[in-house]
Amino acid sequence: METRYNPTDTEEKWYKFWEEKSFFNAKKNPDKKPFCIVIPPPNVTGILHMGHALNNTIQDVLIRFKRMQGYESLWMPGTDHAGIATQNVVERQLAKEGLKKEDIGREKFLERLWAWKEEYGSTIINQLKKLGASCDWQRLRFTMDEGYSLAVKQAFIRLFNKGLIYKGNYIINWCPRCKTALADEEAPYKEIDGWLYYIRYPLKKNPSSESSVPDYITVATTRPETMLGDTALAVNPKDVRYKFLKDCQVILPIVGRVLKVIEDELVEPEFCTGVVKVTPAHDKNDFLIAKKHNLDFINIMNEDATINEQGLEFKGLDRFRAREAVLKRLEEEGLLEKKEPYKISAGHCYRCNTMIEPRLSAQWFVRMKPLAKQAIKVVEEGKIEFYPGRWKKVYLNWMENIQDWCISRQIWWGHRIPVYYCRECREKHQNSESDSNSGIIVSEYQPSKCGVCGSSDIYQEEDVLDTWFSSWLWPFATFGWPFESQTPDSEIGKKKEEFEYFYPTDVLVTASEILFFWVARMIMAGLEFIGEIPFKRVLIHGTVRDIRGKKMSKSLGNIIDPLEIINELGADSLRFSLMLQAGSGQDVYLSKEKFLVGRNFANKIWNASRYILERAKDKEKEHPAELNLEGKILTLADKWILYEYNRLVEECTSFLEELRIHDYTQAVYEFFWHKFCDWYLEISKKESDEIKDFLLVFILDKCLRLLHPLMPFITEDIWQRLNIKKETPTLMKAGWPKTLDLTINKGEIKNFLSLKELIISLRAFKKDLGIKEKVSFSVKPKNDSLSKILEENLHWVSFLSRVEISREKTYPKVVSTATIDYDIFVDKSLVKNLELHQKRIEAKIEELSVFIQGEEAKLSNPSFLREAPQEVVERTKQRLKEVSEEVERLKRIKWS
RNA sequence: GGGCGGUUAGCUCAGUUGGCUAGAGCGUCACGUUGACAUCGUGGAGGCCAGAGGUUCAAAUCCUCUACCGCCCACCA
Repeated sequence: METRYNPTDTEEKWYKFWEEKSFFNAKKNPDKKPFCIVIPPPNVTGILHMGHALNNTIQDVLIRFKRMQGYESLWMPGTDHAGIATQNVVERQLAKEGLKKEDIGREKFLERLWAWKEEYGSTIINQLKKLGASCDWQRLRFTMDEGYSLAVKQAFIRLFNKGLIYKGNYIINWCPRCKTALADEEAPYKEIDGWLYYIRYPLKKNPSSESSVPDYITVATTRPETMLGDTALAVNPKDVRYKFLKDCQVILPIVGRVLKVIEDELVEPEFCTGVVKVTPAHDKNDFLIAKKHNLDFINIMNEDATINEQGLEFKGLDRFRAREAVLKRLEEEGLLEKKEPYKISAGHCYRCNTMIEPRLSAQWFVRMKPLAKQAIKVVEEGKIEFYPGRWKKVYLNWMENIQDWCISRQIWWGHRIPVYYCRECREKHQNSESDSNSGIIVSEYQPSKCGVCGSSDIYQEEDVLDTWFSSWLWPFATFGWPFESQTPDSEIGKKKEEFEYFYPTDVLVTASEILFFWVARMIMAGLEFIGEIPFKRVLIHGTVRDIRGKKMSKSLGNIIDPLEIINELGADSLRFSLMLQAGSGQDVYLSKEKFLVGRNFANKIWNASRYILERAKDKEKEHPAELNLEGKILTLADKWILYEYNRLVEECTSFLEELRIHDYTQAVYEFFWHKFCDWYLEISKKESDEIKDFLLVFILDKCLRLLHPLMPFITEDIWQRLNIKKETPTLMKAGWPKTLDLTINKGEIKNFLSLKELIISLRAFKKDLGIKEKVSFSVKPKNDSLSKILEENLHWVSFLSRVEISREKTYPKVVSTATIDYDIFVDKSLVKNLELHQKRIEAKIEELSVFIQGEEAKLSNPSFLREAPQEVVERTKQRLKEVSEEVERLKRIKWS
């Protein structure tokens, strides 16, 4: 074995081994309990970034832990078609050829997309393999593969048939140059300089009204041209200033239309004049108000943002030209009161930077309230738990205010909405309600004839579904849902059995950003389509940030590439460093240096193992896997490490059960390095009894098991070298350690700890005194029993403290120091510097005196004695006694 | 504007039902090659637990307020 651990070859070798032997694969197994995680499917366009590394390491840790614990552990992998992102990639490709998607048409464009997916779609999957992800790759799914598409259609059809899907009008982001709808993410907000115009709307007094009203009311707007489509004015219901509006008619300037006056809480009385013009077809907020108050929607623009016939004399003008013309006309009529400079934030097309025009258009929606009802209930009742628990509140708060979900998208890459229209029926019902279902056929396949009129003039809906409409089915569609249409003994029938075995899944691991987009919707989908929650627990981890707290993103140029870390330091180092740094739900602040801790630890494991393996080399005998201590004599150190080991196993297991991965990581790190290596391994160099060889191998074996979920590669590599009886060909499937049945009394552990304390004191003392040579110190135990303990363990105590220890000789003029159970003496002539030690002792006395004062005050307080539990009072007294004794002892220290 | 968090050592964070002298890693300083490891070992320094009130025998921990920082959602006529 080399003196340094080299991950590169090791990692590749073992991953290949695992994959070839199908160790990642899981199937229905009646002898085992299932454990299942579905991966948050990464985008096919994605390349592995640090967020993926964090997210997937957590999942792999849990999956590997449960697998070792004997569960049938399934990690379901897959990728997401990521509608807009993927379409953009291919559109950009086309643009290089000077083409637009419209030039080649929908069919050819989709061919290009599939070709792209075939070539690049598995990039991220290969990167996940480098990370060590133990997914069942045979089950790899894609949100647009054949079976999955069927699931999406079925989901749509079922919701439609239940009346939970409807078509209605909605305001979308529209780029008048590209003539396409844009998602919010594609229309980033930019602040631009603009004006706030104050326009006077004339008032006409109702004949019946007695009170006097002004001639006009002033309204502020940044987009005066939209006034052509105004259908109302709105004021706050609490705003007493405008109560008179009830008694008059508001006349829309230029157009002459009479406007409704409505009251709505959304209107901010303090802002501008406190009166808002409502243009339902050209502003998102106005649209919402209009729906609430049943206002008319007047669309005044064409696709290219020129004014249409609703705009009277302005017809044909571009929106900005129209703005000037409208302002000019208002000014002429004396209706433009003033204008003020104003910063406007408005969406801009991510491609051509054209200002977005909010546009009214027909979209498909899911009614969410009925779905949310049960999804709220299961979380309230604790059937689904969030980790950390505070996310429960966030979830419930959102769910209780849920809005209908717009599921249609005007792009080509995605699941085309399974809706067909009969042209004849549509034409017949053209004038009926816009969201009526006449002429709409919802079907998995294109029908040949209209069921109502028999016409065969049928065409499919152009829009595709929002990507999340496929993702929300992920926990069951990946298993082959829907199963109903299949016979039970078919391939699909087996899939159903598997599904019933693994569903509901156990843990969902995700970042908080997609709690609403994805997690909440999966809960609703699970309950709606399966009648059962999709997962029992939701583990929400933090965001990956750079060292200064900025979100890691390509555009900021502050990313740390996980693949680079893997290449330089190994996947184990990456995984371990992330888990050590990511406190539960805490954001992770990373710099490249922070990954060194993992590399160093891997090297530590490597070298400790090297020592143990070399030590055991000449012993031919294979070690048994389990510990049999019958007839064996254990030293104090043996008992201590076994006792600590037991605690470790207990901690690791319960931390992992509670999804406290960071705590588990820390516990195993602390034990391995600072207990096993720093103490037991060192002691073992001086305690060469036969059982020691076995115990070293035994504990190493168990530590490798405990570490395996974190660092699968190095642990497998070393484990394969161990000369022990192995129950499986791979550490991946070796048993998770259980606590040992030990009878170790607390007194012995205490004796060990006091020797440990003695060693630390000797080291510090020696250093304080400026002694570098190996000299003789005299140690005087406080009682005979301690004397015996020291005698028995003298060789390693002396070795570890780097001093000779004599017990017979006490120097006449001596120095002594701070351990409770032992006094230490040294020949004064050896001392080079006493001052440092003196100072330290004095500081210690001072510190303890303050503490003593506090404890004495407590004990002289009658209410403390009366109210505090007896146990606490006793402990306080005991502590006071011990500390007082220590102070006395420190004070007795003589320097000459 | 609504909701949710955070503030503990120079930095990043533990501190789970209030009760042993508030811990760890990194960094820093000093010493050091002792039978695996300098990607190491050993020892040290470093904290009015953001501030102010309150509850309690007892508060880093519970409550209220203040200040600062952050996240999510909505909105900016």
